[in-house]
Order: sequence, then structure tokens, then C-alpha cells
Amino acid sequence: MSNREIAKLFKDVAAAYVIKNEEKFRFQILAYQKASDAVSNLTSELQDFYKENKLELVPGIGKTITSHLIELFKSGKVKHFEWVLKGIPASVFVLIDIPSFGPKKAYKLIKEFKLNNPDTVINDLVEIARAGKIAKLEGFGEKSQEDIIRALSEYKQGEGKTTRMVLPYAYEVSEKIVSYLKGLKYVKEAIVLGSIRRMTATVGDIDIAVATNHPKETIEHFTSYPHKERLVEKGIATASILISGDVQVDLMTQPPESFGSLLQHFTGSKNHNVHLREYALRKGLSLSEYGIRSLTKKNQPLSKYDNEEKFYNALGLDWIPPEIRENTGEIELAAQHKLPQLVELKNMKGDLHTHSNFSIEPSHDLGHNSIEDMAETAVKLGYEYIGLSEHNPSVSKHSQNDIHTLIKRRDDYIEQIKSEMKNVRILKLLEIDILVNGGLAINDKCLDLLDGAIVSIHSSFNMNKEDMTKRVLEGLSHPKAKILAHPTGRMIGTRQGYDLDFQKIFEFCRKHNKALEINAWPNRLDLTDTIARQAIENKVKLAINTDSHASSQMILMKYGVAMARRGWATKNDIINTLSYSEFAEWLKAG
DNA sequence: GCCGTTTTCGGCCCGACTGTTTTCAGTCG
Repeated sequence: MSNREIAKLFKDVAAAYVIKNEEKFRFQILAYQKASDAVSNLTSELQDFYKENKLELVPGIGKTITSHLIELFKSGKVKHFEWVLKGIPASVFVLIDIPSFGPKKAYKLIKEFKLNNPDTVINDLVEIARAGKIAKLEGFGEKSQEDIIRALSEYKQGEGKTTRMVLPYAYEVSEKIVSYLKGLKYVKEAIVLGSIRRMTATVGDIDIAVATNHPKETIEHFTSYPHKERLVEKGIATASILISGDVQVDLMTQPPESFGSLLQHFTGSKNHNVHLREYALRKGLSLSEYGIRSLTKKNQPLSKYDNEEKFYNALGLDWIPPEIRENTGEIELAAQHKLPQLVELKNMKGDLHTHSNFSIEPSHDLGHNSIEDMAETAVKLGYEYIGLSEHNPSVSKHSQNDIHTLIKRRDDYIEQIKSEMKNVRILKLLEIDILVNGGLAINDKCLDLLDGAIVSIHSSFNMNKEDMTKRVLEGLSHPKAKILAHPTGRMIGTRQGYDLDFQKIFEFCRKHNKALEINAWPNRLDLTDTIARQAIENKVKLAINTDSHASSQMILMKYGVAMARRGWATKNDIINTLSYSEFAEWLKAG
């Protein structure tokens, strides 16, 4: 059973408890919802935790759920869950996956209209709503009947498509809305929060906070955004709209003196906030977007915070960078003043993975700009060096002798322009395919021409985990191979990526002084944050590269740095924060 | 049902918004 299926099962169990008796099962409901969240956020399969007897290590999964899971993996079903789910039509669990439907509403509708077929329930309900039957029900009305029709048709339309945006896209869209908001004179400050501020690889919706003493006018301005497609909701302090592509944009406002509290609240993550509030409760404090309230001294006024650092400090914590607010130990370390100093964009001294248009007749796509353009951009970005790493010349079209000639021609050219390019060092690299048998696409004589090689998988993605791991390790074992590019091969939204045994990869890289890449390309962002963190915990060095195919793309470095920060990387974990001489030495070292 | 910087027992985050109500239930983040 996959994580997704198990998360859904837990969600259904929680919903069933709500329907059975919400008061009585209050805390079981919380527990199963938490467990469901935990499982869906997991980066490795729960089944693997089961095989290794480590289920209880998953936060949110304790003794009871562990025993249920063992039963599930052994027999495919759980007696206790069957008891909980008994008597509730399966169609209820179809409806609760649709936004605006919770357990209560779903159950009431299913029972009232006897919609017991889970395969047809959505269409059946639309029909009933169109016939005007829902409005007559107690607790429902004309408006909620319309809302139900819309929610169901939107769900049907969106079925099967992924609505999450890649981070760089969401980032740019949000910047436009922020600058629109700043056009209103009452807006003192507007900042993008939520998952964009935390720089998660994909973003579901856009959250924006505004500091203002005129919330009414601000919300009016916001809801008149020219690219608005539909108003979702509009209150006295917050509002939501849909813009093109069905992207939801949420706005929250606070007066400037409480803006810090709002930033904290609205940046999340949800798990970070829940844990932070629990932590505060133990100190007798209650947190909200308005500020901090004392539970022991009831008559004391609410403490407000105009900036976020003061908010965290008031709890006895150091300020926590947004990228690591995921409740994975950051609150505890902030209390001990032991948070790591995360790597920053300004620490980057070079980009090692770039493709120029110098024609070496490569196996894959060539870049768009000249070597000089790429090098000049590196200077503008404040780098000391740039690695040119076009794909290796095509193996099917050339003999190894031809390939040698092609590479030599590029190397000669680089030597030739070196005197004109005094402000930046140019490294002669290549991105070399690891073939199915683990060998590299070009021979040793060709490799000798290079300062170093970036190796990567560009074919036969469907190998099993064991074989792929073997293939990658074989490819990396060549002394010239120093960096494994886009290690998982994923393409967000289109390709899952292959499975690797990362423990083996980590051990090998640490032992043989190889680096794993964090590729900043918008729909790669690969390594992922969680694997990057594991790599660092295993003392493996990382390289952050843009994989640019045009000089204009070299600014994407910030997204790679963001992934590294989400993986808790410090400057010392990143190989291309080294000065040129240190880096050149690392390249040569075996 | 989970979990620990007062706790292995006794707690469990906090508030906004909508629709249907006239004080609240349900859903969401």
C-alpha cells in the first residue's frame, strides 16, 4: 500500500470518528488527522519503515497506530478500522476529498438522498442540487446549494491534473500582485508569505500579508485585482481571490504594530505553527496573528510585535529562517540558540553547471549564449569562476577520436579567450552521460582534457533501484567524475524520477570525495530538500548549480540555494562556496 | 491516540469566514 493510500485511509478513519461521535472521539480524530498529514508528507515509503521495524519513528505514529499498520501490511486490512468505518457509505469518503466538503456535510447529504454508490455520487449530487432539493434541507439554503454545484463541477474539471505551481513561477506571479498592492497608499508593507516564503519546491496557493491601518480599503483594492477571475471570500481582515489558472491568492491584513505576529502566523508551516503554539502553551502563552496573550495573567493586555524577530525572542527563541519552519527540530534548536548558519546566495563563488552554445555536437541540447556571455554573466553575479559543462559530444554520431577533437577545440578556444576574461576563471568541465552499464560516454583520453566531469543519467530511467544505484556508483567511480548532476532525475509534474539507494550513494560520496548536485532548474529542484538534509547529515558535500542553457537563467541560483537552506545546509556543506584555489584543489584531489 | 524544557498522566493551536441562523456549525489554513 502506498503512502498516499494510507494517508487517505487515516483521513477516512478520522472522518468516520467525526460522524460517529465528534465529542467522544475528539482526540482520536486529531491523532488520525495528524498521522494522515505525517504520512502524506513522508519522503520514503511507509512500507520501508515497516520492513525495518521503524514505524514508531514517524512523528505522529505511536504504539496503537503502529500495531494497526503492521496488521495492514500483513493482511491488507485492519479489524479496528473496519469497525470504525462500518455503517458509513463509501460515497462519503469520495465527497470529503472535495474542497468545502467535510465529514458532517458529506454524511448528511449522502444519508438524506441515499447516495450509496461511490462511483456515481458526484454526478448524482449535482443532479439533486440542480433540481433544487438541497436548498430545502435544514441547515442548507439557496446559496449553499449553488456552492455545492460549483464545488462539484470545479472538482470534476480539475480531476487528474496537478494544480501546484513550481516555485519560481509562483514567486514571479506573487511579486506582481505585491507590487499591485503597494500601489495603494494605505499599504505600508506587503510581503509574500506561506510556502513561497518558505521556498518549497512546489506551491499550492499564494499568501500575501499587508501592514495597513485601512484594511477595508486594502481588501477592496485587492479584490479588484485586474487579473482576478473570481472572488472566493471577503471579510474584515482577510480575503481570497482566484486568478487565472485557478490559482488562489489569500490576503491577510494587520495594523503595522502587529505585522510581526502576522508574518509569523501566515508563513507557517502549519506543523511549525502548531508545534510553536504547543510550545508556548507550556509557558502559559497563547499565540495568534494578533500577538501573544498570557494565560496566567488574564488581565494583561495582548503583547503585539511589529517584527518577527521580536515575536520569536518573546518566546525565548532565536529567529528561525522561514525555509526550515517545518517542525523538524528547529524550535528545539532555536530554544538552545543552536540553529545552523544557513548558506546564503552571497556565499556562492561559482556556477559549475552551465551550457554555452559552443558547438561540440552534443548528445542533448546546446545552450543559447556564447562562452563569453556566460563568463560575463558570472562576473556580474559576483562569481570567481564558472564551469562550462555542455553535454558530451554525441556518441552515436562520432568516434571517440572525433569527440576528442571536438573537446580539444573547445578547450583551445577557452585558452584563447582567457586573456580577455581576467575577472573570472573558466573551468573546462562537461556533463557526461552515465551509460546503462555504468560506463561514461567518453573515454579516458577525452576525459583527460577536462578539469573535471559532471556525470548524470539521461536515458533508461526505468531501471530498478538496485541496478540504478549500481549504475550511478559505477559512473561516479571514475577519478574525473566529481559531481552527480540532478541526482534523482525528477521533473516536477511530469516525471517521478528513478529510485536510488541513497545510503549507498552517501557512503560512496563521502569516502571518495564526490559531490551531489542541487540543480536549481525550476522543474527539477533536485536534490530535494529532504534528501539534501540527509546528505548533509551523512557529511556529503553538495554543489548548487543552475544547469543554465542561457546566460539569463544563471540568476536561478537563488532557488538552488533555497533548496539547500531547506536542507539545513551551511556554507561549509556547499562545494562552490569555496574560493577558486580551494575549489581547484578539490577538483584535483582523488 | 500521541507525547514530554513542569508531565509516563493529563493535557491536546487559534482564529477567519460563510451560510443559515439570531448564536452557531462547518470548513479551512
